[in-house]
Amino acid sequence: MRETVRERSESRSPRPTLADVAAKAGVSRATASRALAGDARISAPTRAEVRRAADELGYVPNLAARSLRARHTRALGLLLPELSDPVHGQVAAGFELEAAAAGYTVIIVAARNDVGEERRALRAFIERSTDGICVASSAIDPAEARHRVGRIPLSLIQPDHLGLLRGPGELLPGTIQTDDDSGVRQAIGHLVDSGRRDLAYLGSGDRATNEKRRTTAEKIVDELVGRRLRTYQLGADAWLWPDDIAAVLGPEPPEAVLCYDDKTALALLSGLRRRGIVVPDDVAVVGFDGIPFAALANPSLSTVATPTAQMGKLGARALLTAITAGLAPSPAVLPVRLVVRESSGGPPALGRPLPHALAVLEAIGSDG
Amino acid sequence: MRETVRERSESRSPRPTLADVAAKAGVSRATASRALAGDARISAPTRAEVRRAADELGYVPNLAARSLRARHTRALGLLLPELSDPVHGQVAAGFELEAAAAGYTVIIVAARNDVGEERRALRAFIERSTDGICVASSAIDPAEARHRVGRIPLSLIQPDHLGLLRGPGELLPGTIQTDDDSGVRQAIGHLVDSGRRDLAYLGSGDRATNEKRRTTAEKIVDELVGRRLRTYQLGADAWLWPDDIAAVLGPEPPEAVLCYDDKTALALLSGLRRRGIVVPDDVAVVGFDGIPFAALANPSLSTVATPTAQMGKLGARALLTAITAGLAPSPAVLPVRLVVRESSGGPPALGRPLPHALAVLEAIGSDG
DNA sequence: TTGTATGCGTTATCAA
DNA sequence: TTGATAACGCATACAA
Repeated sequence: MRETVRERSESRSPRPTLADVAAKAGVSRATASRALAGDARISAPTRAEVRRAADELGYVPNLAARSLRARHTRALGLLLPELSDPVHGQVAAGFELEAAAAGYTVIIVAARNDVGEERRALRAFIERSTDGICVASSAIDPAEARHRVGRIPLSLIQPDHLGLLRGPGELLPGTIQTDDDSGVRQAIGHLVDSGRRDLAYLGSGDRATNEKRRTTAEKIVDELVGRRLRTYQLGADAWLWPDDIAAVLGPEPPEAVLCYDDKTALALLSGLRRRGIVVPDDVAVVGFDGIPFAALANPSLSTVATPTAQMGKLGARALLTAITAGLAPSPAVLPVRLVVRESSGGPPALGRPLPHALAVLEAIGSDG
Repeated sequence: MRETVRERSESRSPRPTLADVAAKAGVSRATASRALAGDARISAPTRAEVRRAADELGYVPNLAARSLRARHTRALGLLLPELSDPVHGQVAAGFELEAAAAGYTVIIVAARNDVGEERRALRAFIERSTDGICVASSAIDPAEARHRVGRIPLSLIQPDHLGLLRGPGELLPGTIQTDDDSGVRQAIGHLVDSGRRDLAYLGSGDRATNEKRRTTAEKIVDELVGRRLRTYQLGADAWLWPDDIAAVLGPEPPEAVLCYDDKTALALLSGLRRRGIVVPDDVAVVGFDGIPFAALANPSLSTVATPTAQMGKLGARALLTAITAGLAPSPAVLPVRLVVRESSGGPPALGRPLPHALAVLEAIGSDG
């Protein structure tokens, strides 16, 4: 019992430590630590005594100290462009849900698509020794990200760097993407099937994803109707000012427009309405993402639905398995599916996913 | 130089420590630490040398170790109900922006409005020694939250506990709220001014905020038109199934309905349309929150706009000043303002805030 | 201007 | 079954 005596109990307040509960329970710190950890070698009575002491003191372990020793933090870093945005909000929600379920805490930084901020975020994660890092739709070069995080498990959700565009893009470990090619193909196919030939792509922002969807659309339109795709481009925030949007289509709008995302599409719907252009009769509109508000629009918006929350979950799960199994997170390409609604000539909007939609249809039928 | 020798350099990899850069620079750890901290007492040459060594090694400080000593973490905890939700997404964005600007990292946990999860979240923040904690729209009793966090600075954004409803509610320190009373009054006033008498409130979820807005509405309607407010109540997720919504209004809808939030209002718009009820002619609709999609709806949605991002910022700033100044964060009640749009008989939707709206109006005028 | 030594709160190793 | 002690990586009081 030559252990250094700490007169902790007298100076009240600054959060009780293990030493405090040990003192209160009349045992050593080692014993207290083991008792709280549920170590089987500690006798039931002592264990109970320590637990009681801890409770009475309101003891809460200091994770900084613990992780300093343990060399892990049970914390995950999540880097994304925006927190206020239906899509990334869903990604973040899925990620956090999965992480929390596994007992992990998540540190989030929104880097506003700025490479400098993204680098700082990565550094912050490293400083805080996160056990894993997920980079969602960032502007940074994936290779650079990978290099910076060193041996920390890394997953990338829909990495958005121009470098990714070239080459067949063998899937890098931990890369989680949506099958945008298929999405664009489904959308264009649907538009063409419904008899439209004069098609357009309305881009927004300067993300690589935007460019990729556009080029894919160009290719497919050429392939399907042998015509040139009309392309228009807006700033990233253009959707907030819908009145300015319809103007970019010029005096003679195309027959159909595929938009970079649902926000843009919703804004376009609004802008077109203002100009007296009716959707889908005059022009059909299709969005991308499948945010809930697409279903609520008037006309309801056709869209390529993306499993956003699922991507977040996978981003976390990839990290988790990499951490526990010690292996590199496996890549994934998630399927997307076109949801046809009124804006491209589909049936009246229904709030529910297909299975239920039928029931609702009946309800409506019996109503009118 | 009797300091314990660490053969660190030989075992490569596991992240270089201060000892490593000290060794490489040929100085003591203390000197290295001071040099990196920019301590003026260290000579310029040594400082440069240490910096160089740190760079070459790719040294990144271990914040767990630092904060163990420093007794602060430069981390803030943010507790909110949902990450996927335009309103809380905005709050989170504002909070993170403000925190990041001050060099703080934020740990977010989405507790899905579950008191148990909220308690766990609070504990997680304490374990991680966050320098401040912000509780946004949680179900936990603010008094309990305050008790649990002990002396850690706490701010509450729109606390959502039933206990808050009773009493005049002297503002607790760190409490940031919107002036919902005024918002409801503006909305009802507008509806009454436009000649409607048969009013309704459409609630959603079982949050205290919902109940508060409803009772306020009841009071004001009674006061203004001497009539009883019709009230309807939906589940929290009802807005995702818009077709079911309009039915709750029954065969004879009211002349106007004020909704708990914009999500509900948008869904109502959709549901009414399906039943052939036209807005605002048959029934006027007003939402609450002012999410961007309200402006995009057709008809565009009138709404009581709340400064969501601003609330997040204030939540963070309150913590920051409390941390640095050591005083209790000051409370605030933020003003809200009714934005009249088409859904309650206002002019055609305009994407921009008022100042610009005029210009847009002209553009439209010259157009038609 | 720089170095030595100590402690922050834990946990794990070694002894008893 | 329990205790003494060292070490995790850093910053600082005290020396020099």
